[in-house]
Amino acid sequence: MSTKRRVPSAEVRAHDDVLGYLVKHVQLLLEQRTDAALAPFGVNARDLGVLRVIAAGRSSSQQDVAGVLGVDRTSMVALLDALEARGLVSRAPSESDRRRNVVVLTASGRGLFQSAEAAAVDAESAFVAALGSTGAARLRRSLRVLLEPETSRR
Amino acid sequence: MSTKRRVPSAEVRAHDDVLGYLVKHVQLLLEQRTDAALAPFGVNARDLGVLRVIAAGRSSSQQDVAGVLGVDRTSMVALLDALEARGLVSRAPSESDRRRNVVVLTASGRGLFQSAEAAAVDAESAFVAALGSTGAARLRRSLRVLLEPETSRR
DNA sequence: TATTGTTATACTCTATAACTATA
DNA sequence: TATAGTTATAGAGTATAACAATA
Repeated sequence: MSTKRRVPSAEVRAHDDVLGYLVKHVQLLLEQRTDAALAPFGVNARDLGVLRVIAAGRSSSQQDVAGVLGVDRTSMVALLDALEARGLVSRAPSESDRRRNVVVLTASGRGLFQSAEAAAVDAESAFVAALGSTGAARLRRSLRVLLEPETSRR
Repeated sequence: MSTKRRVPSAEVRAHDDVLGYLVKHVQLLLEQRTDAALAPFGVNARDLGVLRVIAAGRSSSQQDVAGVLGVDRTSMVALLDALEARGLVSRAPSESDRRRNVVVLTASGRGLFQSAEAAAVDAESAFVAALGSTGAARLRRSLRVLLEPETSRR
């Protein structure tokens, strides 16, 4: 690094050596596959994410759900409006703090979630099949490690 | 997979077990880090991607560049407008086909690209440092594998 | 005063259609 | 006719500011 060198065009990184390119395009492709698998259920990957958080935690407020998914609380309003209009979730003011809306799955929402989640899991498995089961597990672990500093620093 | 099982709420996948969640948030975090590293140069990750493709290939048309990056040709117009206004790239009609614009880096563009690319490489390295060098290489390889079916099918 | 949900607004990114000039 | 670049437009997704109800 002490000598200045010319960098001829032959030494420019190929676009598919750039981590940002790889991650972005994998993300787009996976979302596309997942949305296709979810289309029969009338939801997309974002909707399923919301349903999953509500299904996992009990008595979550809208802000709790938004926080877990990393979406703005103002965006959560429209997401829930759509899911509530379809009868998949219901909102009710919390008894302990009436500013908060407790969001829960309806019976219909629970049923749709289980079916759609199964389809999403299958789509993910198909997507990572070429890596083998150990390779897929390693990928998941690596990605979690990359997010860890972020989550532990907050 | 042959037996139907109940999935009570305790067994709902945690959001950070969902590959789509992991990939999306890693993508957002990496882009944020890269953009921060590139800010002193007045470009973002997208701009650098465009400059990189132009720097790597010789005599690329706007559509060639757009195709490599997977962006629409109509989006490429505005991207190049901004880079050209700053004197980093230049457009000229191809001599063999005057419908096409051959896009090249100016001397100023080449200089900025080399500095900004070095900063981007450093940001990437810092981002994946926790994986170790073999882990980072394995991640890159896995991501490339996931994109392969897509690129070979086209 | 501060917080939750809400609305309005704006800004970015992306996708589609139509125009022009060239082929 | 078909293609490259361009423009206009509309649709998502996201972010900020301000408001009402509640704490």
